[in-house]
Amino acid sequence: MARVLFEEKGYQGATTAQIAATAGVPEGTLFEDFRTKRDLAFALLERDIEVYLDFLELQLRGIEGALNRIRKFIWSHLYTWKRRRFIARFLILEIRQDPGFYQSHAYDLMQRYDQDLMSLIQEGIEEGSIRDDVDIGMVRNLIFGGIEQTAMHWALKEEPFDVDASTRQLCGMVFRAIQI
Amino acid sequence: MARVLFEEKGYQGATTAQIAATAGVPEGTLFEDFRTKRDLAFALLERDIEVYLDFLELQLRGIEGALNRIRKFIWSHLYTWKRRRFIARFLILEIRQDPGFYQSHAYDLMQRYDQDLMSLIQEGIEEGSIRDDVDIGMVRNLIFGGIEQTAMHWALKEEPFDVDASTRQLCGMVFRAIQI
Amino acid sequence: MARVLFEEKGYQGATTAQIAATAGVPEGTLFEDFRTKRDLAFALLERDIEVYLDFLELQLRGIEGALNRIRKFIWSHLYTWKRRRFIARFLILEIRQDPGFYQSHAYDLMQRYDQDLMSLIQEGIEEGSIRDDVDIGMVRNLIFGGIEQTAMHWALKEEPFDVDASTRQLCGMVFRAIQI
Amino acid sequence: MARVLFEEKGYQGATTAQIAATAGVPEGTLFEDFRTKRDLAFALLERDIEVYLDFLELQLRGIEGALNRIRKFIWSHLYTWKRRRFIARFLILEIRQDPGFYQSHAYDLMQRYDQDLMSLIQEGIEEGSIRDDVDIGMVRNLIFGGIEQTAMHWALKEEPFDVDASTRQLCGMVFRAIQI
DNA sequence: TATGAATGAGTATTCATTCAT
DNA sequence: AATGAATGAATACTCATTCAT
Repeated sequence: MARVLFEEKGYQGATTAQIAATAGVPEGTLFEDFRTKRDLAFALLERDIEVYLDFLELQLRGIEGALNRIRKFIWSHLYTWKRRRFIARFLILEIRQDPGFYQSHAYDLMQRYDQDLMSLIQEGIEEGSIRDDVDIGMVRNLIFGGIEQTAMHWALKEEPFDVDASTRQLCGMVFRAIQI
Repeated sequence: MARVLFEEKGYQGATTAQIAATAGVPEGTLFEDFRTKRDLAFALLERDIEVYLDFLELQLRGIEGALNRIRKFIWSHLYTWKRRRFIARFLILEIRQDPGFYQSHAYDLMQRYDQDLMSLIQEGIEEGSIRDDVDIGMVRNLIFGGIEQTAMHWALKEEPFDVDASTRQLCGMVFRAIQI
Repeated sequence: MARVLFEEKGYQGATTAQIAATAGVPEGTLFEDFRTKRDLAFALLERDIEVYLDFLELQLRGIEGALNRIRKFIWSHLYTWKRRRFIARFLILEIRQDPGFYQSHAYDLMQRYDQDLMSLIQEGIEEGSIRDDVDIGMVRNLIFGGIEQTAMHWALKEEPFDVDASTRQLCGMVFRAIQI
Repeated sequence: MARVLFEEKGYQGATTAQIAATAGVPEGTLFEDFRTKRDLAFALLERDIEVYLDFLELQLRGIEGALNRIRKFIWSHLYTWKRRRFIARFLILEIRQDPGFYQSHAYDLMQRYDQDLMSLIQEGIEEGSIRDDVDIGMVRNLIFGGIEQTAMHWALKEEPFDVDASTRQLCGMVFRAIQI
């Protein structure tokens, strides 16, 4: 899969020749499906995020209480990251330099994902389970930051990683930080 | 400075010709001082981190109490990031793909920086200001993650950013999370 | 029509995909009718020249006197060029580099066209209206050269062009050059 | 020389790899001297035309009388064409499609060359050796057309060509066409 | 020692042609 | 017979690195 290549070698590092070879298609075919390498990367990102957002929506269904939903949100991200390093933040960091990124659908989806978390936090404030003196953006930073640092440490170390335990530890602290 | 180029255009995007021109040295000289472009980037990173670590050490001097020192630690990172996007995490993300990175001095320094924070947390536990049931690694994840998400949001938006206010908000939450 | 594409974009510039799309036929069909793109271009050229030679033959019918016939010859070329840049000399210039061209039917037709003009000149000499000390090949060069320069200037400028006036001016000079 | 390659294979047909190989320089060097293939072609054209214009100026010196000067003009063109197919009109026909051509120095030089001939014709009218009822533009068409057809026929045939005889025949007719 | 011109392997992308359906 | 998706060789251009001066 091209995704794997992009994640291993980065956007610039993965050549179209390699991507085609890895995918088992001739090089010309790549450019029938996607007009440019950039389009390919964007499309990949979009599909991954879309698949993930669907997955997340399903996971959150039927869960009551903002904190419980936030816990599931964190778990879903770590779980999906473990299974395949979706939402390749590394790729995004390289792609971000491309001026077209901010007009792309992928960017919209990522914004929506951010927004989803912030809405959960807002819910918590309204239902009285989250302190009303927190800065919502900063809470989001704390949660996403914690998730990504955890994922990155997983990625760097060869050790096996435990999604459930990490979720528990992360939520333990985050909830103390924001709970009434 | 080469650093600026790397930060603006990324590792791949900055050409050795540009770097030499910007630095005002002939292109050949670059390869006398550094064997490869990669070595140059590593050396740059190392120097930046070293300078920062010295700065940090000075900032922490004379501050008593683990929490107060952690607060200063966070402030120093955000302050330095604001002034120049040092420890260019973006650069690191690109360079990390290089197998040589994990043997480099730059990596050692970054590990030491991680270790410094973890030692502060350990101190807090020992002096009784931080709960002894937290996972030190996860606390570090939360703090670094929160810092970097904040810095990244600064970088993406054009808005001015307030180091002091961000430090206050971040510490407010993190301390609630880990304090006795 | 493929002809238009070749004339606008040149032989190399017009892609088979565009040609097929413009002609409203699927790309595969192109290569059933013509073995290669080159064959297609040759066939196009041939048909255009054939159509033009028929047109010319009709125009010359019933005209008496070599000079009158030469005048009509010149007029027909300019008239057809104006209506559609047939006998696309630009295309020919590109195609001529192809070693196969000189064995093609298109080349034969062009030779015949040259020959037709030279025969008219010969007629004129025999009927006594054209000096017998002119070099027939050079007269042909003068006439074709004059025609093509005129046509090329038309093509380059945006100005409207007047076939009748150009014919009159060109013939005025050419006839003075060759008349008894 | 790249010129030869362009003339033999056309602008599109000559690849940068071939050009470099023919010139005996590595491919990268080509793009140090010229930013693009197009620039290379333009530069080639410019130099050829400039050299020719210098040559022409020298040839025309000391010749009195517009007709004598026009004769030398024609002779110079044919002579130079024979020696090396300078002012490669074939190349120009391909390059002309490039929108940048009309802003190029090469185009200016070609315009100047056209203008030079038209000035000679104007001189002839003023000194009374050329009829004042001719259209100057059309005379230029006749002369350039005659020259180029002659040169093209030379190029196509393998036969040796005689510059002096061709000049004499061409001038014979052209002068009858325009003389008082 | 210091330089910057020279190098050539490497890159994304195109397009005439084929061939399975 | 008719199609259009699949192919891969070919192309202009870049840039880290070298090396003659």
